[in-house]
Amino acid sequence: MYKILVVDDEENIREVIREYAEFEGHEVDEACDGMEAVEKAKDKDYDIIIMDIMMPRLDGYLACKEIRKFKQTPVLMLSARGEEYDKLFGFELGIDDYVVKPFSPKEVMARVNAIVKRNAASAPPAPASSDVEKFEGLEINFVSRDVFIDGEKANLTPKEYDLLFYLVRNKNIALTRNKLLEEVWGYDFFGDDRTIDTHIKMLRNNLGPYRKFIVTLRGLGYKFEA
Amino acid sequence: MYKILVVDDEENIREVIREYAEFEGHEVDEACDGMEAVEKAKDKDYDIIIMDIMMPRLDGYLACKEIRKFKQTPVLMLSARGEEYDKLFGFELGIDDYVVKPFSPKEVMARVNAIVKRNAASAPPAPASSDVEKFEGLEINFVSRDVFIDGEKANLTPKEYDLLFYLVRNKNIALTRNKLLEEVWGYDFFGDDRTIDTHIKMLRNNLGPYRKFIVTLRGLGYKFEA
DNA sequence: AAACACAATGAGGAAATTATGAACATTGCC
DNA sequence: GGCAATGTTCATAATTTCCTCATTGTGTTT
Repeated sequence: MYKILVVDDEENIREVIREYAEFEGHEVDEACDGMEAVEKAKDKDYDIIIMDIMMPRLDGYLACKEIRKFKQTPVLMLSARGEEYDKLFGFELGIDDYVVKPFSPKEVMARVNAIVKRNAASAPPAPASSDVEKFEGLEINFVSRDVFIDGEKANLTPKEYDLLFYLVRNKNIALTRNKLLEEVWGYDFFGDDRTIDTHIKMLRNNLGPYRKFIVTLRGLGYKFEA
Repeated sequence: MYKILVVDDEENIREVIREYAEFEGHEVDEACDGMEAVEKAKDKDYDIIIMDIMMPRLDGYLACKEIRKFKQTPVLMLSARGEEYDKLFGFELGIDDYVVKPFSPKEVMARVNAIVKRNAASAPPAPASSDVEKFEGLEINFVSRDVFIDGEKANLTPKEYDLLFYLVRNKNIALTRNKLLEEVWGYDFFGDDRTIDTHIKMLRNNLGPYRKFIVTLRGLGYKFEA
């Protein structure tokens, strides 16, 4: 049984998560915004905090930062897909994972379990995902949103960057086109599958010799293999 | 065989789905609206509920929400194109999937199969199916979709992967050709039996020394024996 | 050992999938 | 509004994979 704090301004979201979590035997507290979340986190030791980003008064980023000042409680972020996708990782917020809306409660709880278990295992919490990744001469800076090919700055369009970002974040994992569409384009994109191919093509062109990292999985999708 | 509840106010829709489902050997109950659906769902444990959104008395959203209060039965939603599309996603009611009308019964049943199977797999709390399996020098990674033969990466075609994955997931179980066709090729495949042999052949070739794990069961089918 | 039933194999055409280029649409900016 | 950059769709080419079928091989039964 975990003690969980759910923070979101929309009641139905809290409701859905609460139901699922309680169904699994956990104890759930709720908060409507960042302020309230900080208060509650101060009072009580939660095993995990599930928090929306966009909230009135104090948003998820800042609330997380605030909480970090006195506790290392793991945080799972809920985010509407969009601009700030990668900001989630860039900084020292110590976010453990994130789920893009619309999520299924099932998925959220699966991640909660994973995080809490992982966290319990390694006493010294060390989330802090790196700000840059390097694969041979391919360097990706998640903070500045830059990509360097053998030291030369590559000129990626936003979509190309998003796609690369997602592929790299999930390197060595087979990703279906659907998954990519859902995660990179968003659940509200009802366009053509081939769109991905086109962006993959352009991305590959831009990666020069390191196009080799993006492998086609026939009948499935793509994978960043490093 | 699944127990399926079909909920729609149009009789021909129910009819079409029923026919297809029964053809596949499933058991089908019907309901005309949300109210009735909730009743029936309360009385009986269905493997899945296929439900229209727009219905008199109680619509699909609310019916789903209602049912969720006492059961976790997976729900597949039928929606007319353009019909409050985003509501499906905006917040999560625990809908497992959706199909846009006009749909083909084939598609519906394909999804039904996917959902029920997925659901059955995750229902037992800890089947703990690992991400990789290793048999001597044969290593299979289900996440990256890689197969290694003594450290060398094997180059399997999609069907070969699928076949191997299914065999391994059901290792030490005798699998008839029919079962294999149904599970790996899909219920809508009406091709030749020998097709399997051919793919087994190629798979064996690709597995090198570990072809030994795939044993022929004369008069029956095949088995992955480890 | 012969006859039989079934499995293994090889090859070619069919089918499915991906890559690519170019047209078209959208967005953001001046 | 017009322009430039980006994103999307679409048609076509290129490639890979799949399936069928005929033939050969192997184990079983009588």
